[in-house]
Amino acid sequence: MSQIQAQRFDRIWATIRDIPEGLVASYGQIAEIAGIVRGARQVGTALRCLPSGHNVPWHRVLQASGTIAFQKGSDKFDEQSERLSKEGVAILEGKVNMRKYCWQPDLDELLWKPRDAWDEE
DNA sequence: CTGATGACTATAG
DNA sequence: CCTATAGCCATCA
Repeated sequence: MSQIQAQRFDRIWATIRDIPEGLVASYGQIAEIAGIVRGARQVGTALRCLPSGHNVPWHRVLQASGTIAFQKGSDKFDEQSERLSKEGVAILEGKVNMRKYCWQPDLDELLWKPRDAWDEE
C-alpha cells in the first residue's frame, strides 16, 4: 500500500473520529469532508481495512438513506445497531432518521482542523 | 494487466 | 417503498 493511499485512509478515519457521539454521517458525507471526490466507496474500503485496536466510531457511518450498510441479520448489522442504540440513536427497522441524527459539522469545527495537514499528499 | 467485487449513490420507473 | 441501472474507484485474485 502506497503512502498516499495510507494518508487517504488516515484522513477518512480522522474525519470519522470527529463524528460526535449520538450523531451519524453518510459515507458520501465523510468522503466530502475528507476531501475525496466521489469517495463513498473508498470510505467503505477504508473502514473495511481498519487496523485492530483502532478508536474509530465506524458504527456512526451509514448509507445516505440512513440505512445500515450491512445485510440485516448479519453480525455486523447487529453490532452496529446495538452500538448506535447505546448512544441514544434510535434505530427503526435498521434505519436511522437522518433528519434528526445527521452530523452537520459547523464551519468553526471544520476550520479548527488545520487544512494544511490535509494537503500534503 | 485484467476483470470481479463491494461497509456507495443518484436516478428512473 | 422496491427494483433496475449506471456511474464510481480502491482492492484483490
